[in-house]
Amino acid sequence: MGSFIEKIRKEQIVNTAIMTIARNGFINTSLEDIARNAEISKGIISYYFKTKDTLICSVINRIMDDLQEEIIEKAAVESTCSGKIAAGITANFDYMAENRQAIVAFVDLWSSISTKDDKHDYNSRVYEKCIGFFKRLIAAGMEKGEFKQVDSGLTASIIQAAIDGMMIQWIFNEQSVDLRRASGGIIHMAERLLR
Amino acid sequence: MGSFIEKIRKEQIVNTAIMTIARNGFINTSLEDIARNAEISKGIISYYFKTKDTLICSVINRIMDDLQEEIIEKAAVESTCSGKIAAGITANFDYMAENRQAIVAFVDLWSSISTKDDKHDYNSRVYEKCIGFFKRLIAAGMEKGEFKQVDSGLTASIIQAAIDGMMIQWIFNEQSVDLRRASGGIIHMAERLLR
DNA sequence: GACAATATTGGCCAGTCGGTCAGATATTAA
DNA sequence: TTAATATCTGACCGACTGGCCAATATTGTC
Repeated sequence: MGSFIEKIRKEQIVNTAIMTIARNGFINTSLEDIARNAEISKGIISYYFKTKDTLICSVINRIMDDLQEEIIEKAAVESTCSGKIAAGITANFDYMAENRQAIVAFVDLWSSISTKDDKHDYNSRVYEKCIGFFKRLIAAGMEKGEFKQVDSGLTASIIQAAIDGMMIQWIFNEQSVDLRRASGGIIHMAERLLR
Repeated sequence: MGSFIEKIRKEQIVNTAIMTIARNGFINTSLEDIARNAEISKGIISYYFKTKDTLICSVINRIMDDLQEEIIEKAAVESTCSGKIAAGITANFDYMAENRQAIVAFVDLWSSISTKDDKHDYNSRVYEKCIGFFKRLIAAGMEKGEFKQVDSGLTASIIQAAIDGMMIQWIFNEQSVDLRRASGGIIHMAERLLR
């Protein structure tokens, strides 16, 4: 358990799943499709992922973790709360720009989960992690006097909502959204809400 | 063609489809499920909707049209651009509160469309209608001197993004979002961006 | 009441998919 | 070397689905 081969095989399968789902949509993606694209046999997927749901969860976790990591990393080099928030917003859009396939797959899977009770709270927990990032920074900024007094939960929720909503617009029509300007616009919005 | 029975049958099928998809998710919803819930035979669905895709498009259009109608209606009674924008935002959240099933189904179907090329521009056109509503009001408000000079497209895009993002948070965790406060928060955000 | 048009039923079929499994092959341990 | 374990394959199966259609029922028209 936890062998080297296991690790790279799982990664290979998850990566191919992302690519395939991004290209054809979750509904049109069978385990056989993923196996074919990964140039492995279908059975090996079941060997490493008990069910298709398990694989899908791994895909979602993988994307969320990657994004989260990048956000935290880029926020760390900033000193002010305002700077950290801006860096967090920027990190979201940078990740989008560099991983369109992953985002397309993510949005596709996202909604297919929204009705499954067992995954419901799993996902809301994930969400809380994203919003929590902004909420803590807002609270810290208020304490330091960097920000004016606001409802930190609501404000964080709105910032995250704007990011997600913009992501969806960009998924549906890549040309209609200039990621750099969108990122700047939301950073500006956050500033206006907090100062 | 266009008979009375056709109209109510189609409506009945679409309504039942919304209910069923909201309950079980699109992936787990077969034509037979919808027929059973509507207490009609499976064949009659194919009779009125040539393919499953046709039905799904009707569902999406139905929800979009309902929402759009309510937005325009509520904005019409306001006189200022600021008032119209606030009314438009409120209308979104009112509709959500009163039609949770429709929104759940909508989000579920939304992504299942995002990868189909033929439906891609259809959906971006729909999106443009939503954002266009805000964009025109912002432009009008700037002309009247009600608002300061901003990028109307970007600002409209951000407002719509915040609404959609909040909708998703609410879909995933109904308890985590207070729709009334969220609505107020986004109206306030719009004011801050425009004044 | 006869007759066409419309509306409705439910069974059928071909195709697809997720998951299983017996067995082949490769790797490791003893 | 050999035994044991891990990895991998591809065929197979039961379940399900969308679309089709022949048959039946209902409605409207003269």
